[in-house]
Amino acid sequence: MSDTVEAWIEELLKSDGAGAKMTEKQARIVQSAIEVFAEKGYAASSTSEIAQRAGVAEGTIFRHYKTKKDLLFAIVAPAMTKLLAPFVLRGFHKVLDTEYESYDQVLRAMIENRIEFLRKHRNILKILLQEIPFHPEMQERFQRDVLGLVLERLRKLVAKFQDKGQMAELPSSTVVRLSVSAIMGYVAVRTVYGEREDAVWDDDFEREETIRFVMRGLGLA
Amino acid sequence: MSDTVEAWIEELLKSDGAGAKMTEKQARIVQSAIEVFAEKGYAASSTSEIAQRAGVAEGTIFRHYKTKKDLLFAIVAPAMTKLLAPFVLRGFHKVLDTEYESYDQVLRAMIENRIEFLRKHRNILKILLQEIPFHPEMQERFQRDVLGLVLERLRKLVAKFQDKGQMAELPSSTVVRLSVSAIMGYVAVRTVYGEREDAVWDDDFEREETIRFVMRGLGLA
Amino acid sequence: MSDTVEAWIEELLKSDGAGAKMTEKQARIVQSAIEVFAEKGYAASSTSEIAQRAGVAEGTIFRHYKTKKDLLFAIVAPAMTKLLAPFVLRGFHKVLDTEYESYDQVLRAMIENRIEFLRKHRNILKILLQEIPFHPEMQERFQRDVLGLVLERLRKLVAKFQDKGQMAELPSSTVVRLSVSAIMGYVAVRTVYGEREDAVWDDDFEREETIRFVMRGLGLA
Amino acid sequence: MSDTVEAWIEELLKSDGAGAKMTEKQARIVQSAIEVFAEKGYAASSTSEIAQRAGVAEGTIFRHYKTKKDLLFAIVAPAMTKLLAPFVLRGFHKVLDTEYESYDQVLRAMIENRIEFLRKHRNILKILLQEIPFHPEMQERFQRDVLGLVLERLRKLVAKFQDKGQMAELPSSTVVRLSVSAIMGYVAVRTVYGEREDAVWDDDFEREETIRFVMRGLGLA
DNA sequence: AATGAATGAGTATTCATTCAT
DNA sequence: AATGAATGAATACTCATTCAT
Repeated sequence: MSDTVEAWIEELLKSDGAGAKMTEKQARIVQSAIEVFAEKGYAASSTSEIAQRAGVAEGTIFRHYKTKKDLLFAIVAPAMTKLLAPFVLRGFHKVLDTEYESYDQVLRAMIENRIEFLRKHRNILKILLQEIPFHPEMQERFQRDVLGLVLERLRKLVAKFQDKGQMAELPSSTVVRLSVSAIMGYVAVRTVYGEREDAVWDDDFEREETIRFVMRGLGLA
Repeated sequence: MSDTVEAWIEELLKSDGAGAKMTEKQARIVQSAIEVFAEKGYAASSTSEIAQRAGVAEGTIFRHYKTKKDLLFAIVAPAMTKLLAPFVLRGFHKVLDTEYESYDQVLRAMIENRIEFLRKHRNILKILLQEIPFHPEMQERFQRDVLGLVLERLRKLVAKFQDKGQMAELPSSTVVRLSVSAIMGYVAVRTVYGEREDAVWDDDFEREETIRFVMRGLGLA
Repeated sequence: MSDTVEAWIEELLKSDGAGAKMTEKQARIVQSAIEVFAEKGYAASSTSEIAQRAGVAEGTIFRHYKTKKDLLFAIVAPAMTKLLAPFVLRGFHKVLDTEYESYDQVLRAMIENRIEFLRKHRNILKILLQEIPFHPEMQERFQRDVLGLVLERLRKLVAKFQDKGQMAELPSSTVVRLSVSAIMGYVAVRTVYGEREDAVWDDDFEREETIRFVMRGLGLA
Repeated sequence: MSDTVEAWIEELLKSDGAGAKMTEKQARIVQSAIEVFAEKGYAASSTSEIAQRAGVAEGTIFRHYKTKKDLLFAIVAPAMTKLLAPFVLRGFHKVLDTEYESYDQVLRAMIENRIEFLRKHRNILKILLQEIPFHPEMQERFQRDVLGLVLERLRKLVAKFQDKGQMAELPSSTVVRLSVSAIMGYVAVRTVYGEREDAVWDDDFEREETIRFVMRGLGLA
């Protein structure tokens, strides 16, 4: 499963928005831009530094991206696609619908998926989170494509479990919110504390307790 | 209680870092800066726009704040103090220790407190969240003063409830994390959906379900 | 002699251009200005730093001196007066005319006088030298009052010695130039090397050799 | 000889510090900077005026020189090299060692050399003299490279003449100081008076008398 | 496609000077 | 006389963008 998804995404990466293949320089520009944007924030990043890190001339950036903003969007737009990919891909989709027998399996899968995603795309995610508030186009697209789609799908998934007789009393959107909050809280703290050497953070324990907490909270255990 | 706290905070607001009274122009500068920083982000804000909105000459800003960064910190530093104020103030403190008979009261109080805070200081909070990743000094101070203190106090509070025989099986820090995640998730969604006209968001219902979810999740109901 | 001269000069210092007594703050302003101008040069000095060093408010400077340039002139103008003072003061004047029996005594007196002057007024002199090229008024005044008067007086003094039958073949102005060059060269090198610890500079020797060099050069020894 | 030297120097001028060829705009920037710095002094010169006079955009200056100070140094550093060039160049060097039969020839050559130099590089020299006191790096470099090298060479030259039995009684450094003082005095006065229409300045006469004065002063005539 | 010199509008910041207190 | 907040023009410098090569 993951292989399929990732392969699909890799392909995404290899082409620019117009579908054309990226040259090697273009790829280096995008890589540098991701680094610099993540480090300093979009507004505080200079195209000249990006060019320098990419080892290309200043002008070259503007041959590929008409403006600095275009470069940002060229990074962020595919990121959004990738964010929701696991939830809309046909293959994965089917899995979602059928494979999980109990809700805690869903939660566990979501956690693993998000952690993996964070690990792989930390910088891009950072950029996305930082810039969304300042670009209405991005906001709109994020809310429509990502939030809307993903939540709707999760809602349906939850509804399916509810049909089976569990969590009957709560609206499915509320269930989604509560589940996602718990997972995000776990992932967030893990991201901060999980990296420390002196960590008193027992990851497996915290993860399982989080899942149990949600299950109990939803009246499933 | 709230009156006392707010009064104390208002005082904070009325003086600059050095303890001196703010002139009227200085206050206008700070107000404009908060607006502009929140709207465009710190890096994308220009001192000239801040000055214009405040109705002062650009030079006036720099009479009060040596650099643009100083202006940012003059806004953000007291915000941090205020953030943790309810948790460290003597008055409130005593309350925390004694008044709550059951954990759901604590959760309800936290929710109300955070919502109120968010309503009052939305812009400053936005600035704080946006800028923390780019200013190590801010990061450090936030982690040490705000996170550290607040979480420690909450942990103690939780431990007290645990001593009374409830939630015995979980580490108090985990309990805090799970509780805070749920509350933050509720507040966040509420902030986004609560403002819409067409909202299918029944605030009282969602709040109570959130509290019940946490209580159940912790084995308290 | 020196006492008389210095007393007269001290008086100069105590009054501003208009003849009024200086207040203590004004005196501190002038002192600070001399320091700062000498350290950084006039153009690179800021009135705010001068005010700070003087311990007065920024506005206070402009109560006494309408512009920064006025402050400069208030420092430099009396300096020029003082520069030529020894040559025009009645008391000293008489001495010049009568007392010296041979030219080497004149040279020796000049050297001592210039060294003393340099020691006392190094900063003001530095300012004067630095700023003369950029202020035509200063240039004119310097050329007319200082150079003109001093050289003329020296020329007459030399002429008197020539009348006694020495240095007959050279124009007196040439004699003055050659003498002054040698003395200035000596004083300049002494200023640079004389301060070093490791100096291989035998001051008495160099001074006497300089005088002897001039005397021989003029055919007087 | 002079041809060779000058050719070498011209080459120096045509390349920037890094050895790269100057573009035409860069050359115009340097020219304008020399003019403006000489006219108003470094600190009082604005990059905008320099750009305007050079007919380039202000930004263009900073493409070539990272800071205004860099521009200053790019002007002054080669000037120092050129200042000492005649004394260290192999060709000239040999000449120095062998060609002059009597000391007055040396003096005459020095005078001509310095006058020529002054004529050609008056502005740069003015800048150099004005700015040396405020830039320790420049001071150091000047003292080490220029003063040190030149004086040492002159000292050796003088010593050679002394070996031949003349000026035996004086340290060679003292001889150099006295000679240079006289020449500089001559050149300085000449620079001031030599340009006037009404000049009572007989250049040939003054030059020869100066040389004769030095020769007599050193016991050589 | 790629370069990099050139641009000019824009940036944060400084400064001499003013003026109400 | 003295203050110091306020000013606005000027400053050095940056930046996204253009364009001739």
